[in-house]
Amino acid sequence: MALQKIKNMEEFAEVSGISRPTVSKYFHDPDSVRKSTRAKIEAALETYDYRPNIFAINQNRKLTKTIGVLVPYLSDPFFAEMVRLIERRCIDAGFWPIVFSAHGQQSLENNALSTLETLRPAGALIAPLGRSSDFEVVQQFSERVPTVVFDSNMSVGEAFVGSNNGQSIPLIVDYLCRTGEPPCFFEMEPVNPNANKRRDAYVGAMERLGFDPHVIQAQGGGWAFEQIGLTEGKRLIAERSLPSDTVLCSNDRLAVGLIAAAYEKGLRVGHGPGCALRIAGHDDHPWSQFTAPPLTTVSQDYKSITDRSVEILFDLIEGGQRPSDRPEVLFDGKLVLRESA
Amino acid sequence: MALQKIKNMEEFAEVSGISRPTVSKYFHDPDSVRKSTRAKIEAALETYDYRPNIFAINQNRKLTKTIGVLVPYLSDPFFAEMVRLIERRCIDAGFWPIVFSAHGQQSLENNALSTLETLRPAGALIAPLGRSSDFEVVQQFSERVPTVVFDSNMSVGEAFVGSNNGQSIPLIVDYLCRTGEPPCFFEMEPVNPNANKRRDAYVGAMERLGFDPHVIQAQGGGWAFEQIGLTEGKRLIAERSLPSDTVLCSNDRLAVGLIAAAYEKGLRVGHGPGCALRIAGHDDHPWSQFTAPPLTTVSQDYKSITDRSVEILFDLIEGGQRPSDRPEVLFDGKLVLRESA
DNA sequence: CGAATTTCTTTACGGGTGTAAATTTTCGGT
DNA sequence: ACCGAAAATTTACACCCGTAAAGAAATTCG
Repeated sequence: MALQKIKNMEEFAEVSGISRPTVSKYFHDPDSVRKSTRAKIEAALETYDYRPNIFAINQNRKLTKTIGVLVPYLSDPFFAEMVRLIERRCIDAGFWPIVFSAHGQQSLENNALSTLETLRPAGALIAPLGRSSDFEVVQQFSERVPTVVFDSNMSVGEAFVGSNNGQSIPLIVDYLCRTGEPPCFFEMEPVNPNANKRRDAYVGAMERLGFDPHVIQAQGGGWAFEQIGLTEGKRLIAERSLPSDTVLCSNDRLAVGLIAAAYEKGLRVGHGPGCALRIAGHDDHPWSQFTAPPLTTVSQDYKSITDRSVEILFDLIEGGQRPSDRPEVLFDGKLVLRESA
Repeated sequence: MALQKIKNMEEFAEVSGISRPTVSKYFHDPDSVRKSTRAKIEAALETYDYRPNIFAINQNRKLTKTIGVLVPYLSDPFFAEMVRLIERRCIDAGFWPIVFSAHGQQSLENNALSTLETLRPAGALIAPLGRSSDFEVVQQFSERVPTVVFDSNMSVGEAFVGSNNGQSIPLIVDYLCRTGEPPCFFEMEPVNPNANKRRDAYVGAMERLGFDPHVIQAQGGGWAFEQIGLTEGKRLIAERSLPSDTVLCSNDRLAVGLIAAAYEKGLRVGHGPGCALRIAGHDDHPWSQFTAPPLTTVSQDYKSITDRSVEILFDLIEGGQRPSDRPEVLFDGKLVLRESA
């Protein structure tokens, strides 16, 4: 195939019979050159397989084709799935997504932002850690890089895209109240604004329906949500201190742990006869349909959230200017009824 | 903090009172300059926060500090966890890991390798798709970039690090035979060499113990293992075509699906009285301890596999030469006894 | 204290590409 | 065939850092 090794654009320009600046223009945008020129270049490409050196490219461009993506915890399938969707969209648009995970730690989040900035990305899509974020660092980053925040709403960046907890939580509270005992709310120490919003939405929804809200906060921090749900769940069940036989968990991963706890303690989970505990979650995690029993939950609109985030970012990048207001786009959740509640 | 914006190393050298080449040397290796010089530079770093431009750095170095990491499916928590451990080790060693996922598709794997190569990485750690990999492409990549293969053993790269399926499978087969009815083996269409090795190890182990092996192959490909386990599990249970009340699954994700299927069909899973089905897995996936009942499985030694892979790669990079043989390092699994079998 | 050694400074070039300006070629339409 | 517009070419400089060579300064050691 490769008759000759092509070292750089100079050499490639020579074998393709086109001048280097024009070749450069072609790689920047194939449609920006004449059809006949494009054909020549692409013919040469077939024969000589050459790709511009990424480092040299990005050294001069004020606007690279890099998009930074930062999530708090990539091992969480929710974020893994979000990242998967984001990556796909970026690649299709000719951008080069580069993914960082904070692994739940502030220091790593700071590190990632710092590294990311040296890459001079065209823009960034970040889901901050939230409460454990170093606000100053995130804010300064977002001032220097066009940034869209998703999932966890810190007041930084040019826009926020996420779930409408004010809609989704009442949706499931309403369902649970209609079909059985009003739920208590099982949460962890809140790691991000979503957690607080969900709790507040729960309290509000219960009050509107004329019920007493009961919030149970599990001890223990970190991102091992299932473990917390399991440990605290076992304790609560053993102590018989659950104020209701219906538990709405702040998120699905917590619910997964609670279901495991219920199993261990011999409590049958579900809404049928003979069931002792109804458990519901929030997010529709990828594995929520495989719990035993399958988890009733509210879905987050993964596709819309990622699509819209990317879209807004691309508008920012292409528009070149930052909007004066900071739009917050919230997508509604949908009730996902399964066996657990 | 930043009294003045530092654009490049030139400016930073000026404010730190050290010449640019020495500063460059410092960033390459802080120990290569005199203590007093290092102190001056680090004092300036505290005040002016500057980081060398990654693109410019890598443009000239024959050996970049980039390590490419490629996994077949990042949304799989097994790989997410592996990546987490690898990233950590690379960063600690002063390297810059950059993660790619093939998302289960050959085209994306090829793409990732191609992009990766333009980054001129010092080395790569890859877990290939396996059967759906484009062998030619992977091989050619590994000839140009020092590559360590992990998890899925394709005959490419300088070394392989993975699990000793020949030890782990007999371990659990032995346990299952000792404590109840000998297991049948539940697998999917094999996506990589591990799947085949595990099946063969199962057959061998059963024969050594004097039992008839029974392999059940689920229909359906792709990486939605749980879904396959659920769908096929329901079918098998409904048709009463499981040849044994003990099922050893080729991996935990399949087992998760099968547990869900058993639940839906009203079969109690576990090894106690009143249980109709024993289910075991392989890998000790991060969420296997949270199934209901918790999954009995064989652990893969995540930490050792990633540590050793990284170690071998660093030796390769530092040694500069490639070993004549191609070492294959296999780590033993450990039995993880829980409730499901 | 002086010599040998280490380390730093100065100077200069190179890497592969972006990009601007001036000029020439090509193309489409009359 | 001609003319204006569009596109390509030539030339030149920029980006930021690695790195080499030669000389100057600082450190170490006898």
